[in-house]
Amino acid sequence: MDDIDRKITGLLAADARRALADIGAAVGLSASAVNDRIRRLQAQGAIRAFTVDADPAALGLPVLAFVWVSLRDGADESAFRSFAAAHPAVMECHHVTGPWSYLVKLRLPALAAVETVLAEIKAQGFLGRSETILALSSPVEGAHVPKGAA
Amino acid sequence: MDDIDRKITGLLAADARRALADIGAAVGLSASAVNDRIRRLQAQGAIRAFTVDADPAALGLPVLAFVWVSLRDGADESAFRSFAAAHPAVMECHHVTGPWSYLVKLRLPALAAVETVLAEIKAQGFLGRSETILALSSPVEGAHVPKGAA
DNA sequence: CATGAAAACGGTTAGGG
DNA sequence: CCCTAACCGTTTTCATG
Repeated sequence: MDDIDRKITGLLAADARRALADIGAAVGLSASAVNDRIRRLQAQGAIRAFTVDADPAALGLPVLAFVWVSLRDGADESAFRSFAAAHPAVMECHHVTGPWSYLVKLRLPALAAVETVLAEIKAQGFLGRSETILALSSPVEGAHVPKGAA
Repeated sequence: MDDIDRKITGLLAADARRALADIGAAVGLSASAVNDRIRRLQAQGAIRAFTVDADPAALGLPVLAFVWVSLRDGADESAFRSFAAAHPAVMECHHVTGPWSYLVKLRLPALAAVETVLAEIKAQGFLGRSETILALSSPVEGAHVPKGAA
């Protein structure tokens, strides 16, 4: 992962459909050299996937919620992580410092769905305490990659 | 945005390089019909961009921090939003409910950089109070799209 | 709005340094 | 590890239903 690799990754992040020849011109390499590097970056895991950034609202997911979670005493943490990974609404889940155990980021079709998700977590026996924060607007929204499609 | 559009978007999210004919076979359309729909989705803004999901650690950004921010009394909110949008470390910035004004997600090369960013926010005269939470690990990391490259 | 065939483009591979 | 050049699969366009 040298400087050119970083530049290529940055260019792909901005537009993954740019022609290899174009990218090559931008970094001073031929199209095939760029192709080789992209392959290597994928093999190394530096580039995880080619995806699309979609508008969550257009996809029917206008609600963004952050949920702080403390697991119940004796809860199976690895089961919780699997649950989070498999849940279609869970965009991110981080083990964090501070008074809470996890920070979970949810994308949902409606406010009512927050309650449903909390109920699901509770039903699995994970939930100790939680606190939900809603995003009112997002000056910097970050990329949204729809989850769950094969 | 019908059901087929959603399916196409999902398939692209999983692998944006799949051939249009392939996607067509999966949704029951011809390659050119799929192409038309993708164009339309982009024009509508439902698909914002074709990108790559990269490994932040491989790119030298192993530190993930969430910062709660309350702006200083009389701070220029729109200037803060511009600042956040332009800052390379700010992956997300949300206006939120609850005791804090904003939740900011940062990707950084080292722990020390957290202090630097906070100092920058302070230097701009935005910062009232803040609280920083670090992610120790991420059971569900979410896509990382490198920022800042043209 | 979808189709199918033809045309143009770009990713891929081969051969060589 | 990179280059050029030829190859061939894919995207894209277009006429049509």
